[in-house]
Amino acid sequence: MRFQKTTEYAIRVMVFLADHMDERYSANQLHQTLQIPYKYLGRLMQKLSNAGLVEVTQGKQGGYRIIQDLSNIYLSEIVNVVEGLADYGRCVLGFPQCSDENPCSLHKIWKERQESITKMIYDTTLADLQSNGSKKY
Amino acid sequence: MRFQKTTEYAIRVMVFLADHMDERYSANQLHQTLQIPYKYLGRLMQKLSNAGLVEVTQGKQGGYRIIQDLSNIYLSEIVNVVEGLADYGRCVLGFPQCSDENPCSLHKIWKERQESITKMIYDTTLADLQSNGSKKY
DNA sequence: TCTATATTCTACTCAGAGGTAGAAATAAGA
DNA sequence: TCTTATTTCTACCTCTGAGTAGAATATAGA
Repeated sequence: MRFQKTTEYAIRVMVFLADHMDERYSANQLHQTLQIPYKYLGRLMQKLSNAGLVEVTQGKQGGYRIIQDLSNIYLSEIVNVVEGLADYGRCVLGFPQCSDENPCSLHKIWKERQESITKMIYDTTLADLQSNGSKKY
Repeated sequence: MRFQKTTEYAIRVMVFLADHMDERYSANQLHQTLQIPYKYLGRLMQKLSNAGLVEVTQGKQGGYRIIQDLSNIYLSEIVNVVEGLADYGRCVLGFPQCSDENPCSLHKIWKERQESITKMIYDTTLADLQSNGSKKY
């Protein structure tokens, strides 16, 4: 029960770029700084740019940066780009129908926890993550 | 961020058998009752029996049942058989070292949630799940 | 002993995650 | 225009999760 590794990479990259708002970073620079496999990172950056989360410059001085307002970029958007958000709205045991009125065995102990996790990813912005002062990317 | 599908199967089977303590069920019966792929279920039952979570009878009237005290079988043991428990003690972004003193970007918003999930699987027994009266397996 | 039914074991397939490699396209600067 | 560095695109690989198929082994009951 974890984010996909690629999602971890994506979050780390976005937080790093959020902390360096005025700078453009090439995939190679990001690779070296964050220890993310270069070619794989390139593909990930394409996904993030296709989704509008980063601005990309092609060519000789190319690279990626964030231009959006950090408080408008939510964790859920990053998670969605990589793995989708289906896991956050589904029954923990996979039943198509599961509710307070028709619960699966784990519903009672899982419901609040799921809501808490879901709230975390939908409510947290890059601005929030920036403000915690972490320098670990 | 979900249990593996096989873990879902395992939990469902164990809860079903917990609710039918006096009966032995063959893999075929479980397959038909719970809509879990037959051959795959057989392999899962082997794992559960190798781990001591179910008692197995071979041969003509063979099958599986739980003989342990339900309040001694924890959700974590079931999760451990299938996917291991590594996810529950690690940094959400995968850093080898992540703590209150040296946190990753998500540490602050993830720590309590992780503890809550971890507590859920380590503290919940089949007896607890039985008592919620669910009949959805 | 034989038959039938069950578990156990082994091997295979496909899809997706994570990753590598190479070619093509883009753009700055000389 | 050419060179260089970058992004973009395409194809390949390995491993694991999920699942199927078949054979071997174990056991009850006739």
